Amino acid sequence: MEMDKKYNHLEVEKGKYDFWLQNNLFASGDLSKKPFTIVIPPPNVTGKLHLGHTWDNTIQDLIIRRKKMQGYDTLYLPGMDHAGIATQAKVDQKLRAQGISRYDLGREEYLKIAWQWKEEYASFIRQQWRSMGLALDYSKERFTMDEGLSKAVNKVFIDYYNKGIIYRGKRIINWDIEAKTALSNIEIEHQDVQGALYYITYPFVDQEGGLTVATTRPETMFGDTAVMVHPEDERFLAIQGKQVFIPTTNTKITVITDKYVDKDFGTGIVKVTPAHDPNDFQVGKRHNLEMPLCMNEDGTMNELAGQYEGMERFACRKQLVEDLKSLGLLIKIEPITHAVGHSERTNVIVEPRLSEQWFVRMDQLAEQALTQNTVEFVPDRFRKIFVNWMEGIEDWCISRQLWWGHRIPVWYRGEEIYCGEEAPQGEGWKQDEDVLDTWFSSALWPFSTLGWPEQSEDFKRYYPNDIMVTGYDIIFFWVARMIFQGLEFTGESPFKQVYIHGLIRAQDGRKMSKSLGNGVDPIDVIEQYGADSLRYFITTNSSPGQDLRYDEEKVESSWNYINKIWNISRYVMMNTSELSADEIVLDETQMTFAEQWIITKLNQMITQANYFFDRYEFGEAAKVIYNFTWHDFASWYVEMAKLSENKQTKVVLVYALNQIIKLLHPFMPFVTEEIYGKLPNKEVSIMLASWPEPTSIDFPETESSEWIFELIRKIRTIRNEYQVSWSKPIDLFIQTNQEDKAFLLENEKYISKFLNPKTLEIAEDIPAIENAVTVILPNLQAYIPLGSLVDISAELTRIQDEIKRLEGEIKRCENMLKNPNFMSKAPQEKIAEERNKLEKYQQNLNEAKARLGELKG
RNA sequence: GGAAUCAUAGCUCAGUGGGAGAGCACUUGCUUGACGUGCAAGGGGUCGGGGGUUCAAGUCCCUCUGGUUCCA
Repeated sequence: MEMDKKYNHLEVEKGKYDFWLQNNLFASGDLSKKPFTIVIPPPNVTGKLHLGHTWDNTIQDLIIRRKKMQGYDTLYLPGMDHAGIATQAKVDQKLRAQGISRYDLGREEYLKIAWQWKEEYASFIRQQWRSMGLALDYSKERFTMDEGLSKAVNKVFIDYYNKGIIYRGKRIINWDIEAKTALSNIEIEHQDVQGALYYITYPFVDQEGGLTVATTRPETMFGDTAVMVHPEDERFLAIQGKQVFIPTTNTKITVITDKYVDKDFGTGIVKVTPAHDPNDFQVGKRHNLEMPLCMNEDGTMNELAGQYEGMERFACRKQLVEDLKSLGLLIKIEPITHAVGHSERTNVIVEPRLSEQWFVRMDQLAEQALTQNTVEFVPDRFRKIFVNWMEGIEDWCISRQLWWGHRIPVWYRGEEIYCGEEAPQGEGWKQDEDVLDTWFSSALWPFSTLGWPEQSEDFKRYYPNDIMVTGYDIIFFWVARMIFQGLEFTGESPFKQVYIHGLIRAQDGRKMSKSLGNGVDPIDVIEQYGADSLRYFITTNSSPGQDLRYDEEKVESSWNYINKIWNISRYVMMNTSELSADEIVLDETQMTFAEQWIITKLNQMITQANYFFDRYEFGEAAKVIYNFTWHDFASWYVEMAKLSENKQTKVVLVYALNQIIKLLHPFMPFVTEEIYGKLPNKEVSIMLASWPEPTSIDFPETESSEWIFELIRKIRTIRNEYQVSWSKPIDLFIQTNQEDKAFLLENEKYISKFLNPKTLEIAEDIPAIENAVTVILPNLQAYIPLGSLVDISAELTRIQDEIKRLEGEIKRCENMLKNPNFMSKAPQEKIAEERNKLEKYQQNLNEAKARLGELKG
């Protein structure tokens, strides 16, 4: 079959995905095999996939494709997440551009538009999965708001409600003034901000002067219901119980005492704003204070702020500070840097706000997760991060003031409250307006996608999942929650292992982000270099758990590697086209040294690669395959094979190449499918081929003949040093013992091919040669007479340097072997290894010294 | 404040207790019948500093310095 001279990724990748789909190769369900399951971490249905997804998904696909070839019934289950806030923000934005708000449409109409949006992006995402070559079983595709998954969500909510694990309460939550919804603690990002500590005087009600408090948020003073000092703070004993005015208002509040106060912070007097601060809320509860809100949901001030009503909170702060200054109530402003919570979604500063929300009580669930979890973290260190977080976990705020999502299955009628999937009998029941946190449904993903709560065949067969693959950034958001939900509802951990990878960064090491505009679109990379190059780059350039910098040069070098494989294949096919699949049978009786050696190397490489694959060390696995392919196979074996007309040589060429592309298939599915199809193979697709294992045919003794490569390399070095161009033949005399002479004579053709000699003499005894450069190996000396080119003094130096090096090595070996501790404690193999080395060095040294004597004499 | 992680060639990074590795960059030579996106050969390292464990440490432990990240 003809192959282009150059690898063309566009040609190669075209049509392959359809070929796999048409042959139903992604389908799970072969009941005769052992199941192996990965569910895809569902991407947000808002927006395109980025390189982070490419990394995550490629690892999953790599594991799945290898497992399939190893004979498992693999299920790689696709799906997407409705992504409440993110999607709603996008849909709102689209509507705003048309001049409509969601309130104009009403909930029902709005949701229709949101579903349309979802369909549009879902098809875009599926297109990206195609481009990446993911072996997804589309017959099992799920969406978090599917009927079945919604049923799972309702069941979990209702069960928890009935057990008292879910409750409704008035608490301080993190309020996003832009999205106008509550957020959970982990949706808040703390950023260091340059702020200020304002020292403000609250005037006494019944005497001159006032108290000075320090605050970073002066505008919340309109929600103050007390001023507070430490009960034992001697400075303030006299003012306990006094009344002060909230500045600019006629509101009177009292000085209370509480041990919570830090005497050393600010002035030692603090304001108490129970509705706008979590600590003050606790104080408020202890002291039965009123808890008025002084802001609206959009972050503007309400009527409590008096003249500032309607102002945005920070505009209010600015004006208020100005006014306090002119009233003489502002003592000073002290600049400070402090961590301020920002919404992960909208990046606005979140407002702590008293609000009635739904929560999941975490104490029991966390305890269960800590004691019963069986998930193995890879790498293990991420288990500590999980445990750490679980140990300090707080109740989970799960209600969101959105429309897009799973509506809370709770109905109200007056004071009555009912939790259930359907409204209860009778008139006047109204469903809760809010929806659930998106992660509430994502947490069920490993089992809800398989039909749970039904005891479906899929659930019984594919649950627990075998491995979950995800980034360390969502261990808390997702992995931890899947674990405690899985344990609670299915009685077991949702997957056996979780493989945690890092984050992909821009070339300069910074995070890729929209605001920096340094994101890289995987589709662009795929067009330029092909999905195979991108996949290879992304899975082989970092170690487990470490971040990865995107580096176009490395994608390019991946492309070059594939081009190399392409050209090796091209050569093999040009020379083996007459072979049929049935003829690819290894026959050790027909193998010469070259075949024996490469088969042995291949076996070693397969063993090592499998070792690394099993440990998810894909970079290391790829490295051993790369080194074998490029160096052992292409540079040595293929070159040696060019001299052979034997059929077995051709068989070995095809056999080894086939093993290489099978090992590489999980990394680069497209090009390996293409090559597999051109080689004499029986299966329709490489996906149906069996995964490589070492052969029983093996020749470990060939390793002791590898000195022939060293000999060739050393003589090539001489050619280089003396600038004897390759096309110019050299004379070559090799003196060695009987055994090695026989081996060299047998393999003389390789010496000729690789060294281009004019005369070649191999003998046990070579008469002295004038003006020759010498190459020394144990039991062997090679002379290259270069006549006038030879610089005797340079040659002397070269040999003296070699002697120095050998003496150093010998000393190192001897020191080890002389050390009684080494001899008694080191393993026998290591001792034998050092003895062998010592012997080799000594032989080399003797020969080098002899040659030196000759040259001097 | 607590925790994790990183520090190895000019750059980006691998590295399994037993002689320091890759890609790119650099130097020299090469139309060798698969590949110049290639071939052949080469230069380049106190493995951040200091202690310890071990017969043996880039690798394990402690500590210091510097960077990144997460949690509070």
